[in-house]
Parts: sequence; C-alpha cells; structure tokens
Amino acid sequence: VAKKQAGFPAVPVRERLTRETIVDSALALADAEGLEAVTIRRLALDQGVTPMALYWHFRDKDLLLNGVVERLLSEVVLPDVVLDDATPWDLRIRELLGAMLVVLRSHPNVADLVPVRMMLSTPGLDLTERALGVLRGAGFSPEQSAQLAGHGLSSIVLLVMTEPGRQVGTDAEVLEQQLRTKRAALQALSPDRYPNVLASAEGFIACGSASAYFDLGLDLFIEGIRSLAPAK
Amino acid sequence: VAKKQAGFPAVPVRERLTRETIVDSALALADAEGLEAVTIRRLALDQGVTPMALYWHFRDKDLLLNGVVERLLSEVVLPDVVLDDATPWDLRIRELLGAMLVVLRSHPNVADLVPVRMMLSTPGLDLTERALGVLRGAGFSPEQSAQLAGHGLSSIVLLVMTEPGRQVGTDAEVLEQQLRTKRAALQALSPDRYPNVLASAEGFIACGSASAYFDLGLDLFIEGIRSLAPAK
DNA sequence: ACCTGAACACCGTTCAAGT
DNA sequence: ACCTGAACACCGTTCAAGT
Repeated sequence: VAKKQAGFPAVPVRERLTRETIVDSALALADAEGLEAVTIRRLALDQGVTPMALYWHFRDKDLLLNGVVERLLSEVVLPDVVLDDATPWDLRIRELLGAMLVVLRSHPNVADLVPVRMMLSTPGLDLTERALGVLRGAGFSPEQSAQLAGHGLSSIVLLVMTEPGRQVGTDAEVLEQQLRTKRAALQALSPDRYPNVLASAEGFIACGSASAYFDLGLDLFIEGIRSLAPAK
Repeated sequence: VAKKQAGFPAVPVRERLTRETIVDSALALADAEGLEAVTIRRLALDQGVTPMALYWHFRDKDLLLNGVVERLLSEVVLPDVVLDDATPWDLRIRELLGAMLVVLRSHPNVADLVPVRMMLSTPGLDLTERALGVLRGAGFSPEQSAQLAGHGLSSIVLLVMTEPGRQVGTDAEVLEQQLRTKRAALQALSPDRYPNVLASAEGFIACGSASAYFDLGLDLFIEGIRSLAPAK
C-alpha cells in the first residue's frame, strides 16, 4: 500500500507496522470496545494490513497479549514511600497496590489479563520483586510471600473488574437496558427468602462512592496480611 | 437416530436430550479437557446430535454455562455450624467458604465461571443470602456485606484456579515440559536483580502442602474481615 | 526483512424445514 | 415438541509466495 507516482519515490501511506503500534492499537481497542473485540483480524483491519502481517511481529495472539500487559505495567509509577525502607511495610505495600490500581482503573477491560502474565515481562518482574521484598521484610516466608503477593494482585484486579456501575458496552441505550434487567431480576425475588440479598441490591448494581469501594477492598487485604504477619 | 425394525417399535439408540444431560456432559468435558474444550459443536458431537439440537434446550451458550454453575453450586453441602446463630460469625463464614471450596476444588476448570453467575440461580442466591446474613450479623452495612461476600467468593476461586502444581492438560508429557520451561525461565533471571523472585520460585511452581496453601488463603480473608468488623 | 493470498480447521448462531 | 440441514459471519493459524 504505497503511492507510486512518476518521479516520486514510494511513499508509505501508513506507518510501518511495529510491535509498539500493534500493542498500542490493541490496548486502545480493548479500552474502547472490550477485550473480545481484540482479534488478530480486527487489528489488521484497523492497521490497513493483512491478518498475517501481525504474525511476523508476534508468534501468536498470546504473545501479543503479553505485550499489552507489559505496556500496561510499564505505566505504573511507584511513589517514593514504596522504596523507602524506613516506612512501615504495610503502608509500603498498600502504596504499591494503589499505584497499580491507578493504571488498572484506566484500562479495566484488560485487567484480568494481568495475573497470569505478571511475571512474563520485566516491568511485571520488577513490581513482583518489590512486593516480595516488602513481604519478606514483614517476616513472611518465600512461599507465603509469593502467595500473598498473588492475592494482592488479584484483589485489585477484582476491584476494577467488578466495580459496580462499570460497563463494557459503549452504547448508552444497551447499558441502560442491562441495568433495568438486572434491577428487575432482583426485585422479582421473594422478600421472605432473600431479605439480605434485596437489602444489598443497590450495592450489587452501583456503589455510592468509588473511593469507599476501592478503599474497603484495599483495607481488606492489608488488614488480612497485617493480622497474619509474624510478630516483630 | 432410532432403530426401526419390522414388528418392533422405534427404540432410541441414545438418551433423549435434556437440559440435565447436556449440563452433565458439559461439566464432565470441562473437568476432563478444560473449559476451552466445551463448545456447542463438541457437546453435540459427544451426544450424537446436531449442534442446533442444543439450541432447543438453551437459548445460547451463556445460558448453558449458567446451568453448569447452577449444577455446581447445588452440590455444596453446608455444615450445621453455618446455620447456627450461636456460633461466632467468623467461624460460620469460614465454614461456608470452606464448603464451597470443596466443590470448586473438584471442578477447578469451571471455577472462574462462578463469580459473575453466582446470583443467576437459586443455589447461588441461597448461598449468597446466607453469607450476607452472617456478614450483616457481624455489623457490616448491606453495601459492605455485598462487596465482602464478593471478595470471599473470588478468594476461593482464585485459590483453586492458581493452586501451584495444578494443570489443565491431561497429557503428562506436555505437562512436564511446561514445568521445565517455567523453571528454566525463572532460573534465567539475574540473582542480583530478582533475589526475592528466585527465593519464591518454588512457591510459584508447586506448593509443598495443599492444605497450608488453602488455609493461608482462607485465613487472609477471614482475618481481614475480622479486623474490619465494627466492634461489638 | 516485511508483507500478501489462499486455504484449513474451527467457532456461535439464524432460519427454514422436517417428523 | 424436538431435531436436522444448510448457511452466515466470524475466529486463529499455517504455508507458500511475493517484493
């Protein structure tokens, strides 16, 4: 796809395909239309290229998604407290998770790609190393630290993925309809059999304060590991 | 597909297709070959039927999967303590999660279907109602209870899905190879840059004691909510 | 080195038709 | 009521070929 005209050199009408541009458009597409919209064929179409072109840059789709996660994790900026050995370990690990939470919240549709791919890129390994360092410093064993770090990561992924009120659809009308259907299904329940479900109904659908929601999620994890940490 | 012979009535060579048999085979297939093996076409093939036959029993694949989750949740048997108001609330909720954990562990490949589908069946609603009741009794608000119940569910799903050492593949040789590759990737890391990752390496690959693994996961959640519960 | 073209083996699903 | 047959609009991926 190059313009060839007499006397002029071939001028590519689009940017040359690179790993970076592919990952960029994959992430943008996921953000805009959800992860299920991210297909090899669709990405190729958007880039004005044949599907097979992508296979020169990535061996398969899985490696492409690894790239998306790597790009995501590289956007995490850690506050200074995380690196400061003098600050209490529970605060350091909260700040670490909080920093990741910020990035995940801006790309909620790819959040659940992260856990299994965490250790498949240097940004992910660096973050893991930091988390493990803090947990080891708190007295946890290597095995416990590994498990707890995994739980922490999954906790924040869960938070962004199930934030009440968030939707994948870009269509406002469909979105409203889903909400109505959900509400109707809950209202139809027997008040005698499901009093607590009905009382919590609004909590399932939309939460009043987003910050309260995320704070509670982080608190749950932090208080949990605080209780489990070996006494100093 | 019926044997018609002179003088004999038509005898169906296979069981009549029902929602139950379809859900049964879907769950069995997922257990045996992983969730990605569960396709409409494959299920139809196994039942000796046309793919379209399934659409008479389920409007689409999603509703079929709802059925799988419903069947799963219906297998949960709650210990008496869960129902006993006299027992401390933290112990009751631990037993509730433990009972679900038992069932999830026997069907790890479908575990991650559960969270979003929890409230789409009566077994799921019943379990949710119980959990919310216990949490409300501990002093949490309806909204907090909803969020915490979701975290509890996700915690046990996470535990069964990421249990170190578990694999989807049925092929022993491929399984060994994956393990070797994983180990090699970790061993290749710089000991200077990733000391803690390397120290925890075995914890990422396989855990020594399964019960210690699951106990720690449950403890983390229970201790978390215990710390967050309003003082009596 | 970078990309195209044709093909393969799959998906979920619709729609009309059979018994 | 319960199932078939043919078709549609998708997937990821391989393999050979072009420049």
